[in-house]
Amino acid sequence: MKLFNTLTRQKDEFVPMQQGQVKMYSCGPTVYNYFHIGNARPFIIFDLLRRYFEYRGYQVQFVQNFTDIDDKVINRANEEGVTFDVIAERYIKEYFVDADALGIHRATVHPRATETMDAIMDIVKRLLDKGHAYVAQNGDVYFRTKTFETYGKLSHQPMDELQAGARISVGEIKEDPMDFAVWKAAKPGEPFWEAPWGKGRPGWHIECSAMVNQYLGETIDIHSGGLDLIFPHHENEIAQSECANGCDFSHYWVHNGFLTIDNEKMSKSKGNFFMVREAAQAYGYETIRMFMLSAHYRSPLNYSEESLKMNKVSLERLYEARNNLEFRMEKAQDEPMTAEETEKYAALESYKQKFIDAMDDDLNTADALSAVFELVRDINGYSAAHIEASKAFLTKAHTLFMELAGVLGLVQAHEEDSIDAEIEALIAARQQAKTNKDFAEADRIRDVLLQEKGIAIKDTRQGVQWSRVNQ
RNA sequence: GGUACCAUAGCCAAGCGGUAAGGCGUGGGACUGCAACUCCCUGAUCCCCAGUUCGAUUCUGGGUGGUACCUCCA
Repeated sequence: MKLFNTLTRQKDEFVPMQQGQVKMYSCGPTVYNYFHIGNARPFIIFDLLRRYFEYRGYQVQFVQNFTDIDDKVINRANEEGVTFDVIAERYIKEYFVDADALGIHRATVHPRATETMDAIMDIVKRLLDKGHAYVAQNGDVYFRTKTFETYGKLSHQPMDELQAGARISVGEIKEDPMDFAVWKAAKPGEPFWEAPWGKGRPGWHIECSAMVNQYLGETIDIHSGGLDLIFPHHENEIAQSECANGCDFSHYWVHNGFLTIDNEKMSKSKGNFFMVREAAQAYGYETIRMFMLSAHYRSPLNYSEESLKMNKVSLERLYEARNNLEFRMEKAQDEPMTAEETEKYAALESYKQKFIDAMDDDLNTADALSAVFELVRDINGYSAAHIEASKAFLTKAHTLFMELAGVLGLVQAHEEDSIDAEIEALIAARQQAKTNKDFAEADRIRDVLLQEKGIAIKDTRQGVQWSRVNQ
């Protein structure tokens, strides 16, 4: 499998440290609000990467953190007049509401900064001991950037250029403008932890370094996150971890591209900033997932109503394929596959290879999706032309389709597969009306079922097929 | 100013040396009592100009037009 590695700026063949195992870490949310539609992209993409590794037989240790102590969390808490942990607790819970609905599997571990304080202090201490960090007059602890020669290797920016662009704040207490905080001295009224060098709380970058250490070790295979985190966040993580541990931090760095809204950068001032659950209300969670997979993860992706509508319809085509297959399986004769079916099935499996080839090529989901659609078209065409298709064949086709859709986390919703007696009676009454050639009555009942019961009726050669219309 | 990325049909979007996947939409047709679903047919001088090459959407250079990052924003 090939992955685009920000460190080398090219697609590198993925070689894990230990055969068959992947250690990956992904930057998770700061929990001060529901997560927005832009946050959803990395969560979905890196969940997909993790799933795909698992599909290919890797054992994956996947860690995604919660930043639960931070300026934004504190501000939010102050606004509401509660302690910061109330805010964090609430939005961690809400994160899972959205993430679960998006089909994002739980990480192996979801550590929180406040629960990793020992590891954080340990790494700060080691940086201080080695002279890679220093305590400033006000009690802040800063990383001495000059002591890390390869600083800038991830963002590929030379140090002096970075300095030229750096904003130097008034009343500078740092030795060098490029130095960054690994520990922030306690301010009045803010939560703090007791450390040997003084009271305070961890800087943002240090928590990720510490969590990687604690849960995955000194070196990991893959570190992922949004494009914007490359500098300074990931650059700083590298500096801290490599200085503290004296070895490589992560072999591969994977970054997703940004999401724009109607071709504009998402921002609060433009008012184009909204939560994933708001979008889900309009189009469904799985449509959002489909949308995220419709383009390559490193490309910029534009969110628009039109785009979401298109993806919703595309997804429905996939659901239709599954429903039709299941209906046919139920009606089919329980016979073994014919020679023709065996041959056909072998042909269908070529789409699986296309799917894998696409995913192996730096997670080309658009291409993988096209393989799924081609599979669907082929299955539909064959089963339409072969009313006598065997249950065995239909079942294998169904399994293949669900396998590929499952890797992408799509077509995962299950409708209730039973209908109440009233609906059953209406369907029967419509059939009777049709037999009597009373089409007006038959259409009336079909309309009642659709409008009032949310049941769509299809007349097929195998009988009446119904499905629930999603609201 | 520094560092990158992108420009493919009405829309979304793969491909990246041998004249273009897939989805949505449009217009035909088949199936249906009608419909729905499904199937078949329907669509591209690949931003412009040079260059390299037997051959370029695909490589190089130059335009033009977008976008992102450069201290806490995924």
